[in-house]
Amino acid sequence: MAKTLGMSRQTSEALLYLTDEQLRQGIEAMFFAYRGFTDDPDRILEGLSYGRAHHRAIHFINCAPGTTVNNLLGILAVTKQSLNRVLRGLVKDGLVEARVGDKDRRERHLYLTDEGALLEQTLSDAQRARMRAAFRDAGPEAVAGFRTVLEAMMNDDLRHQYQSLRDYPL
Amino acid sequence: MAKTLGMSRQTSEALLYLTDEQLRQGIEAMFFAYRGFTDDPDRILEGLSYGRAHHRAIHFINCAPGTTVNNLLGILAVTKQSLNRVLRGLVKDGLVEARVGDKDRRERHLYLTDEGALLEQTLSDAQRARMRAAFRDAGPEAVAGFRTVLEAMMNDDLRHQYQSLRDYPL
DNA sequence: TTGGAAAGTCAACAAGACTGACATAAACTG
DNA sequence: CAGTTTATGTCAGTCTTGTTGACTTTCCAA
Repeated sequence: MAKTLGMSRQTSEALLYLTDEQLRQGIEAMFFAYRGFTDDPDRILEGLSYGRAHHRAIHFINCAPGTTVNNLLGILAVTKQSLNRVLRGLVKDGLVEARVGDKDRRERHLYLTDEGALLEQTLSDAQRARMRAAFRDAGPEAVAGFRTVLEAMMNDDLRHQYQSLRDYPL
Repeated sequence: MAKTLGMSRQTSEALLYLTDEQLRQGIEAMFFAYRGFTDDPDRILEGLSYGRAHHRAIHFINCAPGTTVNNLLGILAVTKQSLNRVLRGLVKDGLVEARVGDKDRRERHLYLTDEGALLEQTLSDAQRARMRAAFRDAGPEAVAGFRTVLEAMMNDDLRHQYQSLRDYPL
């Protein structure tokens, strides 16, 4: 292969993990693993007339209580109309409470009700159980690498939002 | 916290990466990274009246040329009606060819046409570019860990399919 | 105070999943 | 050879979740 001409043996060895074949395996691993990742919550949601979109909303409301619809929109990267349908159902069923903002009365601040928090627990218990098993099997070094690669794969704006999740004012 | 009573200092330190907070961060990393993962191909597909479903079909046909419809069904884990709609479009547009099987003439063996292979290249180039950048930034050890954790997260049957992809008889 | 921007809601539509029923052809089996 | 199973394709209908467009309410600034 002509393209290896001029590369030192060390260089080509060091870059072995960047071959197209390696990348393809990474892509497929991502595809199959994401299915495993969503499987358990999906199964729980199945009988409840809710879907993955509801799970996502509940997850991030739980994680940043009092968040506004607009903020959630940024995190989930869907249109406000799409999110609104989901929220409407959750509010109607008493899983989410939408309080009108004190300072800005256009805003709705979102909170899980007790019932909502219960469902969140159920869903995230299932998802965490699989993640915990995977983490335990893989060991701490692998987990660190997993996180490093995933963060490098995010869009810059997404990474920013991901990192700021923990800073949300409560 | 009472639950740490009786645990040696070493044990609790060794398991620090399994805390609920760590798991939650893993879950969110997975969510945001998967968005980055699908973003580039999605954008390319946008103007072409194809969607992510077409991308997946094209990817796996490229990767296992001559695969049957049934085999693809197992990999993608969708119904035949769903896959059929996608394949019909791809065949009609001349991106995929469905040849009647030699041994078993009930089977259709799927191949990309030149045009199909071209689109596949375009899509996977975009997806690989991001993966390559992430792998390069993260380094080989992190990549190994990434793969280890993802494989541990798959369902058993999925992992089996994932690992057998490379063994598909051509 | 009025006009624009921002937050949220309602309605209609599209993609892509699903189920169920059925058709056809080929392979297999007794 | 008759009957069954398998592989595939198709039609019709539903569900979830995304989209755009049009609208209200509220806030803010010229």
